Amino acid sequence: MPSQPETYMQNRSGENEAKGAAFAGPAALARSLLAWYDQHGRDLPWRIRDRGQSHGQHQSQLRADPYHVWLSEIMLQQTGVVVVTPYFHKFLSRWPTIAALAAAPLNDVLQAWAGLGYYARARNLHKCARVLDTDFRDGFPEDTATLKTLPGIGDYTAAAISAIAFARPANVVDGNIERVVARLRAVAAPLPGARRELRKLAGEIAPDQRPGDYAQALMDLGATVCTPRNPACGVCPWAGSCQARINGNAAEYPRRVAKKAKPVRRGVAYWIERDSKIFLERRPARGLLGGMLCFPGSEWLEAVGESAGESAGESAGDAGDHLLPGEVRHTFTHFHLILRVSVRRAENHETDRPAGKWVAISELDQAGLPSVMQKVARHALGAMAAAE
DNA sequence: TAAACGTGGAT
DNA sequence: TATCCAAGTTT
Repeated sequence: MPSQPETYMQNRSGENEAKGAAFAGPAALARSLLAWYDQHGRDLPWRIRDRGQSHGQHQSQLRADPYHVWLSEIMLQQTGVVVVTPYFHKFLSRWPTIAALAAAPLNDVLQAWAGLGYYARARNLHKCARVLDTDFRDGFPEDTATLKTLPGIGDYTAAAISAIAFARPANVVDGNIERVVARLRAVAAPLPGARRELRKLAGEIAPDQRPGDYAQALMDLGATVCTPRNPACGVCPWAGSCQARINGNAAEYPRRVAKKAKPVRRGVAYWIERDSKIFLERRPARGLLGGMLCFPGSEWLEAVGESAGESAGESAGDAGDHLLPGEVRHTFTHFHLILRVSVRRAENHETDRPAGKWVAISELDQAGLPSVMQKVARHALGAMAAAE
């Protein structure tokens, strides 16, 4: 049986001291979180959990496959578990090993990634697979310093891989952990400026034992209990030590600086059809939707004044073009986009460019179009069907 | 340091 | 409908 948890009197706040609240120290916090994880942690496809014991604490953690950990961590960057799961299975099924992924053409990887967003992740994933396959034949790198030299792997991902796949102690800090720690310590400074402080506070608690389990436990806690809105403090293993909870305002953390409003950009997408095929074009290798297959179109220009559509070419199309009714709305990270769709005659467009490709309408769904272009396709087909 | 970089689900 | 937000990294 575990001994009495260590405690110390919180003395930063006179109010808490007056109430006599007992706060768990770092070791006790880690221990209670791991116990919670053994009972309530989620079963996820890229995760290995030790369910062999129902009583007591596990002394060591199982190690998940480094390829699976790496792939899942890249996919999970700024992306939810529900969205990632089918992509994770699809990738592993198609490319069961790092060598297989490294051998794949980049365009195949981008096609499989379509819909997941942040396409630089897919480009870096592929680049990283080739580096791993050529420069790390002896094994997946285990230390954070080496991991951070790899494409697409930054502070968080390096720490997560090192801890989860290799059981190495690391200070894993993601958005969930920032939120949990901000509440636990009632950090008043707003994000993103408070990152450094939150990272330091998180590091004071992270244990050397079962570092990967601990990191995943804290992320699970943030995702299922210490949620952004309406946190379930009543079932939180850290509630007794949580400063914000005791202050009664856990949901107010973490504070954030106000975000800038998104501007609106407008543009036209060209629907170029011939023999039941559509002309698509691959975007430049870097930047927005870099390397992705898209409908050709005008530039996307920020709306200025009331007739902004004209500046986007809505009234400057070639002879024979005709604008379909309605519009496609899509929001990117830093701007809103409003797209009109123009049906353009193939002979009015340069359709033999190297980056161009004709795709059967019936295969548009599997062509690997990013979501915004899937919206364009759906809108175009719907508008033309309605005009019949 | 700040801006760029996707998308879908929740409220 | 509008806004927030998610297992961040790169430049």
